[in-house]
Amino acid sequence: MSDSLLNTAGLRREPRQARSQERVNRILEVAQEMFATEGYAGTTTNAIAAQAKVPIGSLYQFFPDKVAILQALAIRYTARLHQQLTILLDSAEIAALPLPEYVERLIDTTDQFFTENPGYHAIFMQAQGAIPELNEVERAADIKLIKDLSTAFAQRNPFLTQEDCEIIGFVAIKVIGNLLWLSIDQEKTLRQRLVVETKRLALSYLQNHFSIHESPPGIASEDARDK
Amino acid sequence: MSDSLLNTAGLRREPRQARSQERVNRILEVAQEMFATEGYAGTTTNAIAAQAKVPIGSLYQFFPDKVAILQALAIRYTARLHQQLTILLDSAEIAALPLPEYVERLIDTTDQFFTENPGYHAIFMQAQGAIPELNEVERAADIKLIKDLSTAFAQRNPFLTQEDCEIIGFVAIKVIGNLLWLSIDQEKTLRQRLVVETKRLALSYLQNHFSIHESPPGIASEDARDK
DNA sequence: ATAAGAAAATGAGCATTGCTCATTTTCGCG
DNA sequence: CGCGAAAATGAGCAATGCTCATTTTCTTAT
Repeated sequence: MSDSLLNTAGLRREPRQARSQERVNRILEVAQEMFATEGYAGTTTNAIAAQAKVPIGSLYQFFPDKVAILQALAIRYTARLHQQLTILLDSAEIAALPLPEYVERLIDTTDQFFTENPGYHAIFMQAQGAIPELNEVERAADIKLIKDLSTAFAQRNPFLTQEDCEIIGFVAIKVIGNLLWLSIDQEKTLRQRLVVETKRLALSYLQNHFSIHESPPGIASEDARDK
Repeated sequence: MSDSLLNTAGLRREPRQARSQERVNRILEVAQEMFATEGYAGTTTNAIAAQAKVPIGSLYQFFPDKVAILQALAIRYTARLHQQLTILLDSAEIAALPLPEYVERLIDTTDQFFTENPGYHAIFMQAQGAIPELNEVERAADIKLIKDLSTAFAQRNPFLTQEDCEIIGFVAIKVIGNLLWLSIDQEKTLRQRLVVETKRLALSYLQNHFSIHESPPGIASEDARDK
């Protein structure tokens, strides 16, 4: 109906790809909103499609299944966090900072990201563990971060092997992430205290590795238990 | 049909409550097995009922819904772990141990539990975060543990307030749990190394709190960032 | 312009799942 | 043995993720 009108109007030919992109974005925005408020399981794909004004069939042309939507959101967030942290990790100026300030910066940046992106928490919280695809996204992000961190560590203590640096990086990333993650739910006072404790924890652990040169691979008393 | 035959057989009168308990146990065993192999979402309640040789209707007399089955399993495991750790925490003999050995014992016990109960990992991994009921179970277990740990801490450093002890306990529990948890998936060598690092991390954090008396509540440089 | 064929869009409906509830079976007791 | 209450049962309902036959839109040739 009203073909000629549209055609003569001149503004019919919409860029195909751009329109598709627009629809995908709408789906992601709506999904983010609904996942956060109703939960992943509580959100139906039909509802997402309806809210985004996209037919359900079209939704399934862009996304192979429901988890792919969540996965896409997770990737988007993860990339943003990585970007923030890379600014820190790649800066020579910051790499030269004393360890306490370095840790301070690292943790503040992560904390700030969590604060500014509450959706990240809401969404990742949901299907963590339950959905292999999400774990994979998290794992991939961690691997990149650990690589960056471990090279920074290698510069601070040349006695450490690359493997050492990677394990220290793994532990640091995981522990900081976990603790800041848990702090999000808490009331403001406790939350700030947890951030402080996270810094203390990370700093004492890293000092343990960096101040002692020729560091031994094992912990002190190996035979204290059953000998 | 064949009423008289059953009645005259005489062995019909089965102890009611015991039989119910037996059925509930069968359901839990089957569910544990299926959740671990097929995943929570991949396991249907009808399949659990069929496998446990219990009509679906009866299953729903014992459990209000599907998550209640998972919840019951989680509570069972959590109670076992708490029991193991309480043995340590309540022992005066062990409380008198030097900090390094104390940490060693604590972490080895937790690690051992994870190793001996792979189902715990498989099941908790699944719906973590996704299912509020499970988080509640975990939270309740943590609160009990933190209470026990923090009283032990208070004895080691009388300068710390109760609130300090609880926060230190929270951090310790969460961080140890998280790291050992992550180590489970790893191959043996890396896994052992992660356990070692967990001990190093926990020890340096706790030493930081226990060796410095009159401990300051905040970390060193509060104004190092934007001043 | 227009027709023809390719590509994209659409949404009614299918298969599956968690769960219910009308019916059946079992139990306690006079 | 009979009767009323309580427990057990499983066919089937409602809801959800996803499909695919049909329709619409776009490209190209004439």
